[in-house]
Amino acid sequence: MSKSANGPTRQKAPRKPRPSIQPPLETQDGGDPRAALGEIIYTERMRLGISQEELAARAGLDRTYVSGMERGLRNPTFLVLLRLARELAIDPAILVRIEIRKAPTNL
Amino acid sequence: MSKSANGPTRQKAPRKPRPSIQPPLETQDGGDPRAALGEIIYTERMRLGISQEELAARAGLDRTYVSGMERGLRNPTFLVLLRLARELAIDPAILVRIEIRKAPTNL
DNA sequence: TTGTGACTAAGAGTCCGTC
DNA sequence: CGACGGACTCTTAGTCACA
Repeated sequence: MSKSANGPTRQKAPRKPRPSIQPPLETQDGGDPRAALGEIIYTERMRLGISQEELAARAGLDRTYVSGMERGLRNPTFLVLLRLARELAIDPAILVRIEIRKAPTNL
Repeated sequence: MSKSANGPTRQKAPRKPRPSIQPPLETQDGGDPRAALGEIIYTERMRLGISQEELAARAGLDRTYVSGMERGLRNPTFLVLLRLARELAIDPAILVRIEIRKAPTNL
């Protein structure tokens, strides 16, 4: 049945998979920066009085993706942030106007 | 394989492999926004007088990753942008202070 | 000290459908 | 209209060896 019985053979290069996870970031009030971003997007979208679907269409994104961002479940890329800001008619800076701090451990 | 076959060998149209068809974005001068970001990172890093390696270490990133961003080859995520801004001791807004416009199609 | 190609795991982003 | 989930493809995160 099992075959692994002989030779040392292949031990697939132990190329470091993903050992280190970067220190997490949080907002000043201990929240998730993604959630803060979501609130900003929601607020700005409401200001334009358009639906998620409409914003998604304008920005060339998927409707469910915009939904996910507003709920703080997504971590969009630089290019997507720019695209969003553009369609929301705001300066990209507004989307990242988030006060953050280091570790979540203790302080 | 069940699947009534007779017709053209049309392979069951399995999925719609949408290869990301997002409309491209460019800076006002027709450049790549990622390159603009890279310049900003470079400038700010120089201001601190530190090496890519040093910045990478502080931000918990890999040296070659920082290198890639400065050369405009990477499209970092929101969280990476935040982490970078924090270590560069600048407001995240500075990293996205980029004037952009739509597509390169025709104008 | 930095550039670059190659690589794997994870997640970004899309599309379907349901509530 | 929007939340949410599944399944999917392509890109990014993150690392290394070597130029």
